[in-house]
Amino acid sequence: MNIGEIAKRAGVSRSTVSYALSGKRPVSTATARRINDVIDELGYRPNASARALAEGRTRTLSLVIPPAASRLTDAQLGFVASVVEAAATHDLDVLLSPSGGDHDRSFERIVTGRRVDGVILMEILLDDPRVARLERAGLPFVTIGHVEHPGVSWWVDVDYAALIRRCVHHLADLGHQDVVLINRSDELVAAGYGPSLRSSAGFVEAAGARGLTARTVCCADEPAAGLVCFEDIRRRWPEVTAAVTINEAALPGLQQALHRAHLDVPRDFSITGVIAGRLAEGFHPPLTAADVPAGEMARLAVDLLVEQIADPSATPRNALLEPAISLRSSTGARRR
Amino acid sequence: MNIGEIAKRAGVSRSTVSYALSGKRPVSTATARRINDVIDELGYRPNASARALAEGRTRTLSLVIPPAASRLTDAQLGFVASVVEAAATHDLDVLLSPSGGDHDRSFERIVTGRRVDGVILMEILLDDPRVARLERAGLPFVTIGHVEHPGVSWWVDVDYAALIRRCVHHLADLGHQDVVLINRSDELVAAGYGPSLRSSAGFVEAAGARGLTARTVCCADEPAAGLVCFEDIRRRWPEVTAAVTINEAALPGLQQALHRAHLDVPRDFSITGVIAGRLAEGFHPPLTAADVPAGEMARLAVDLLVEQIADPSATPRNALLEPAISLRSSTGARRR
DNA sequence: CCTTCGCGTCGAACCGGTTCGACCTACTGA
DNA sequence: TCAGTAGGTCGAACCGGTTCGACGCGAAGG
Repeated sequence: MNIGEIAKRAGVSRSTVSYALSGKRPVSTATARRINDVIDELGYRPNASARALAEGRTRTLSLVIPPAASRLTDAQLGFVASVVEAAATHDLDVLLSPSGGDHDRSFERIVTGRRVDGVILMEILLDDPRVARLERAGLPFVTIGHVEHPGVSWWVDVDYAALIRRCVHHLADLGHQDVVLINRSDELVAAGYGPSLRSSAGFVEAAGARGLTARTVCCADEPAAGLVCFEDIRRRWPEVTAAVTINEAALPGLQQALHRAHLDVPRDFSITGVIAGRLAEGFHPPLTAADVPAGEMARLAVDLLVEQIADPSATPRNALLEPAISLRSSTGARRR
Repeated sequence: MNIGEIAKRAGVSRSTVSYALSGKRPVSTATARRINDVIDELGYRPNASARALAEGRTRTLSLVIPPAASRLTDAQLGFVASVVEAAATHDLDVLLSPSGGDHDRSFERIVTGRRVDGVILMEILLDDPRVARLERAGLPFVTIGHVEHPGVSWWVDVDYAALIRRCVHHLADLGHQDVVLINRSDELVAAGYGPSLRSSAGFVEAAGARGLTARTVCCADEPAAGLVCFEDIRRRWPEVTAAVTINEAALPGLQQALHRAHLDVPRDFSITGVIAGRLAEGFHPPLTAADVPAGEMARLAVDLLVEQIADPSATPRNALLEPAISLRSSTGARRR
């Protein structure tokens, strides 16, 4: 069931079968039909490894997921699924690779072993060693989140600063004076995780512009931490009446803390932020928030990568998404 | 930077380099050192496609995720990450493939194109066409969930029937008389989704044994459906005081419905079931439930697959997991 | 001293595709 | 009539590894 077998049965040479399949040279209709009949009969399909070797490309791309993969957030999960789907429309397969920790062997195997045509890097850090590695290897890649100044690399990102600014303005319009930003984990922030830093910047900036008192806390990416974190906020700054969050994983704990403190949302306390739509709708009450457009980001990332693979010398392109804030029911006027 | 280049610089033949790398034939220590020096200097790594072609195996396995991948449940998500991690310990890469709907092209590409050495199938149906396809192709595979009688295929599963039985007994011990099972979606049940069917069977059986009145409902896999579903239950069977659920996605809606009905858990209503640990802990209050051991299942599945790849004619093995029920705080004595 | 054996190495074949150059056969236009 | 061109096909080389058979060589054994 290799191409030679097909050739023999169709009474032609191997190259003719190849051309019939790829259409790169004309083949007479009679021959083409004979070949196709044999192929259908035997259920033949070219061996992917052999084709990859000969063509010099694997028709595969790698999606590098964050180190702590065992607790991907909901938005990240949605993103993974969407990437697979988007890749499928280009007839590309997706290799899922862990990275960080002791998984660097996998990453190295992918990169040096020419296992894929391109890479999508999730959860990029401001100064990421993997980026340097890929550049050195000359392997096309697109990052989710951006590292440097626009225009020098390929990336897709959500404009966290702008979105958080909008959240703050929204809260200010409702009369809130004391607001808090619930950021991602300390470690992530310390490591230079872009969305965290940019959220923080946007938060402070907008609060300043509207004359609000702005507090910021970091919170580990897990439910239990959300609980502790919120109780901490209440204790330290009881005057705070609204929170902006980009920490999806902590939401359940936040919910629990609100309940425990007998706070009604949005009557006693308002919540908003940047949250996967599915999660925002699952909250009680549904969150007014900017939905992370995982599907669109995935599609864009794959498209950019495909473009870059086709022409590695092309000028880098990128996309900064600014999804609308969905008004649901977790924000309300400040009570005095 | 191919093996010939290394051979030239080390002053040996290509085969010697290959043997030095694989250790399949002895190489003098002096030669080995020269070769290794060159390799380190150039950062050489064998081309994965070429190796796959020559060896006849790709060192890659495929994880086939469910059709509606965009809304994988939490347990499934954890499973994906764990499979990648487990595969990494065997130096295997993981190809993520969608299946079902219009993604059958991807699946077919994987199978016929000899793109992988083995396949892990998630969310298996009682009579699954993909299973037949893989058997016909002679490609090793392990299913998550089982199809046939033990002993004729390779699989890993959670013993839903036993776990649900335990849940029912637990509720019966607490004095509950009228209980309901919140199952997965109609479509899934209709399609013959094993866990749903076995849960249902175990539920009815245990309820019968303890003389409880048992109701069963299906609920779409999304928060909104959970809300509707629970209100429906309250309307139709107001006497029900406890629920057993295997529907993770509907949990947020369930939570919302409980809140809206001013029901306190566990004082007014008890909840238990089979739920990913992370989700159970995120619920308010934390759910007493059997935690789906995604990590362990993933590790077992990969191990079984590796075993089967090594010896395709081995007697099929399988594993039926029965994780303990974690006592948290969502179940309590029935109030009268 | 001659055979035997194992070590270390090489060359060649092979895995299953793609692609290039060459060739033959009309058909076209000058 | 003949050069030029396009369609259709073939054989051979190539992609970058692995693996098999053979061979030279020094040590061990009879």
